[in-house]
Amino acid sequence: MMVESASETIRSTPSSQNGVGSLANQPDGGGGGGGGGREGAASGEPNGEMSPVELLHFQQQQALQVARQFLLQQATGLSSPGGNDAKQPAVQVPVSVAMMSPQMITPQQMQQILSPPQLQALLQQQQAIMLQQLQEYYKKQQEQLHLQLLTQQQAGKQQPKEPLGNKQLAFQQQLLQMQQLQQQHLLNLQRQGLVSLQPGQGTVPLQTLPQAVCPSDLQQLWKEVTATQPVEDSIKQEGLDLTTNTSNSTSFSAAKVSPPISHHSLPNGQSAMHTPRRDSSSHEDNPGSHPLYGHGECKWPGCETLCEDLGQFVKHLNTEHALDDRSTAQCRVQMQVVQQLEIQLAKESERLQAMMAHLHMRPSEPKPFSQPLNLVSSATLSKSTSDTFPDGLPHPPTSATAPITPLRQGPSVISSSTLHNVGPIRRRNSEKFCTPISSELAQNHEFYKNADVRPPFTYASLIRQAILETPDRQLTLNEIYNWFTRMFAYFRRNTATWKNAVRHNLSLHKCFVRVENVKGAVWTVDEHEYQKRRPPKMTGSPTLVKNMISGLGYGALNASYQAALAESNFPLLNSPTMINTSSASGMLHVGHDDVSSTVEQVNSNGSNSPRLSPQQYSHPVHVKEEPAEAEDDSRPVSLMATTNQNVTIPDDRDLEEELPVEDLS
DNA sequence: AAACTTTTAAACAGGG
DNA sequence: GCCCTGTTTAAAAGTT
Repeated sequence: MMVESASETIRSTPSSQNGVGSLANQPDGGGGGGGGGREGAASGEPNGEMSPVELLHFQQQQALQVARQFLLQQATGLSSPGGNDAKQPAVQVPVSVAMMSPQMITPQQMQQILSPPQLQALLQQQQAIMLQQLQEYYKKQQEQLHLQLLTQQQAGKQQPKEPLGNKQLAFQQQLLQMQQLQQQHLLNLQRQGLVSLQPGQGTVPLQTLPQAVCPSDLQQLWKEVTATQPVEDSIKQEGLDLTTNTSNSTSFSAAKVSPPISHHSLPNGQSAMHTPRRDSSSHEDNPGSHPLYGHGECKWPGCETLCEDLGQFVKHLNTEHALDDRSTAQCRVQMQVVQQLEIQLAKESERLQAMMAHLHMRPSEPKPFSQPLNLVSSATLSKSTSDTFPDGLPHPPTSATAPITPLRQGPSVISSSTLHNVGPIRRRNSEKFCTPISSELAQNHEFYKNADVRPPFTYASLIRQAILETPDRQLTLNEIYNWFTRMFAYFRRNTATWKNAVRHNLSLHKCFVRVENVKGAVWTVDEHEYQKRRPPKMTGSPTLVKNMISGLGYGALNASYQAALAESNFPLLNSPTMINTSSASGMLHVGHDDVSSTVEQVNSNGSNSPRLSPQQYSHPVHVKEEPAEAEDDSRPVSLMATTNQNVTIPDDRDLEEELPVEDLS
């Protein structure tokens, strides 16, 4: 007999999450309603005999008029979404003006002429164009590379394999770097505020504007955008050293993000913020310099204010980048950037390894990237603090904070955790409202499996997931353990701790039902109970995005971030590998689905053995690896070993089944 | 600020 | 006695 002494904890329906939705990357307080400019529109034609001054004036007037038109268009476009796509030529005029006006009219003049909103609109228009052009440029580059690759492949068929492999890899590398570059730029732009474009506003001009930028403009633009990061340089300098399987492809982030564990004691990921961006990192290491100061200018994202010396810079830093909403928002964005890069790094490293293994370049190491990633995670189970991810972000962006956070820092593992400790935040966020655990897991299966990163889910949801993944929807305790260790590198350590937590959760939550079996006891999930404990209330995407931004941890970030980006109508997202179009839109779906229906909840339909939503749990069949009966015998161990090394095969299947969305291949 | 949730730690008991 | 499983309690931290 068994006494099911269920500790009836109060299960009052939790309060609803209201969508606050203060988008972090909205660096600007908005506000500013300024009166509209009332200057008389220019009339008349430019005379051939215009003086330079007159010409300038005329151009100003024209720009002004155009700007006004644009604003008008935008106003109407915003109010009538349908009209977005059909824009008259009037909008197209601004393009050229928008692109050239800066040269004809000084920014100051523009500022005087235009009201803030107008300026902003114009700016956005320009940015949109820039983005589009960049995208074009990237596309072409990639096509070229692909072409080259193809050519090489064909040529290679008639040639010995050795050189071919190298060339292929080289091109792959190039491609990869290309994509990373692209993403980097994207992020950079975002960081500098471009992304703060209102979705509506951003799209309108974007879709309607012709591509009127000449290549040279583009190059210039490119330069400007890239000026803040070393990517190109590092690519050139490091060449294609395929022997260092870990860092080459992503050297720009890997090299700089991973080792500096030591200075991650900096708050808010600030160090991470600058490190990957500058080729001047060598300077920054100098004592007496400031990580955000280099080349005589402030390297705060989007700032670039010139400062003569460090003192002045510090002053500038304290005044311009003090702790306020804007700085915080920028920090957030930067964090995302870093996180995204880290995740990307993990994926790309893995891919690289697979490629090299395939090409017999060298014996594949189990998990090459776990090292750099450790930084992300190695937060060992040093207790609650360690695992959290920067979410709530920074407390004070003062360097004093970071060290404080570790409240009960467990053993050693110093810094790595501090990086994440930035904000003592829980990890359940993403699970709660954003990505459903299953899709999150599906998408980042590999990641969690190999990276020592704590999954952003509660024990309860993980346990449930484990159980639901099996055909019979039931697992013994030991099998649950095994699932944890199999699925998450993170749970291969500190077993006593998390196992205790698992047991605790099993006992504590009513949703887990212990069923006496012939062989012992198994645990099942009472979906109804499970759903009861989570409020179905979901607000719209603002909340989603917000939560993504704040709550996204580790892998979740990937999906979430992409979704967020997609939401902001980012054209560059169409990059093939990073986020292919379908996946980008897919992400959106994922997100929205979650919001509206919370896939997990759908499963709770009354029927007894619900076949669960196909999208979600169709795959358990494949999870055969887990012999529902052979308990703790020999199996688990070998399984683990297997999965750890051949990380690829089974997972891909899972992935394919789980989601149409895949960003990892 | 209070209530609630989650995590972690730990004590304890029963069974093999 | 040891280990595993399972239940409880408590405290801390984070969320709503």
